[in-house]
Amino acid sequence: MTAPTKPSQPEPAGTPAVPSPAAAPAVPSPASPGPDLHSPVIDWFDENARDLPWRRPEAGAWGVMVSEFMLQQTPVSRVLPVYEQWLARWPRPADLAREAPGEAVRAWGRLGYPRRALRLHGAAVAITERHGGDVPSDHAQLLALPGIGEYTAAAVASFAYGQRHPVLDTNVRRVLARAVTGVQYPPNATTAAERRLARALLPDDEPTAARWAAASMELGALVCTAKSESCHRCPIAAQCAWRLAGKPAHDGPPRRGQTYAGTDRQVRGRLLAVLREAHGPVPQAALDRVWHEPVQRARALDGLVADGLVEPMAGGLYRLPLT
DNA sequence: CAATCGTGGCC
DNA sequence: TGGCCAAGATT
Repeated sequence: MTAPTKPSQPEPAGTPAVPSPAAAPAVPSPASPGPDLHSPVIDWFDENARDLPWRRPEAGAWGVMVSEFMLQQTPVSRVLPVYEQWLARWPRPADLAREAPGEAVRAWGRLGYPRRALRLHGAAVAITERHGGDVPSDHAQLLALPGIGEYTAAAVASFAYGQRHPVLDTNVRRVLARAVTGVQYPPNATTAAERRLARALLPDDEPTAARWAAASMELGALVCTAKSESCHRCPIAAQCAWRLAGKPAHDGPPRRGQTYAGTDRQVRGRLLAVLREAHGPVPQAALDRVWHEPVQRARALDGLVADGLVEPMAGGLYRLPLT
């Protein structure tokens, strides 16, 4: 296996650390609760990391950013082919920025949550206008882009620029919940306590912190998974609080599920699928065929228009947005 | 803070 | 078969 790439570009930093929020005294005193987790996890990562295209040096910050958008709630296996096509077609932010937003929605294909495509396009426009076409390395500037929240800003800054940020995604949250807190699952919504813990566990030096971020995430994705976790392959099984406690079942409030069948989301999905596959305006009648119930159908279409995913035209025609 | 927002694969 | 889950963001 190829060694997972190191953070590529040096990037003349000089970025003055944002005035640190006069933080609450995080966690006990030493920033190291219990035995060291970093070395085993990072060593494991060196041996077991997947060779994903966005981890290769040639991906650059734009590749990392595109992958992060696509990976928001969508599995790696489905992202791979779309990622490759996307980068081949729009190798730089400015290339995407020139396109109609509807082209981004079409190229997004069946990745789901198509608003992400619109936001990625919007981010490309903003990067072109405000940052000279280069993905910013500053966390606050990343956070200001459409579609980028706390997680994605930290991920891009860390993976693309090698910076030191807590990268708290669903994988890392689960790993920390188990290994450190001793429970099976993290809370439904990210809590301040989780952020404090992630911050406290961050290695001091930048390169190691960036490596830890990628490694702990990969551990959650490959070994410490939501369902059938593989403790026998886990590099920190011996120190895992949850395992040492006998792997008690989740108690707390039920983890909220996702319903889909019969929802507006399903209707929206069908409507957009028709528009994606059509290369030109689509008559209302064609859209009417995707769902029998007229009230819900109309509401779904209105929603898509309101979201900017669909553009109504004169004469009862609809198309993906040109502007 | 909770609801909303797609899609498909897996056990 | 169907609930659960997948590198979240936004309102």
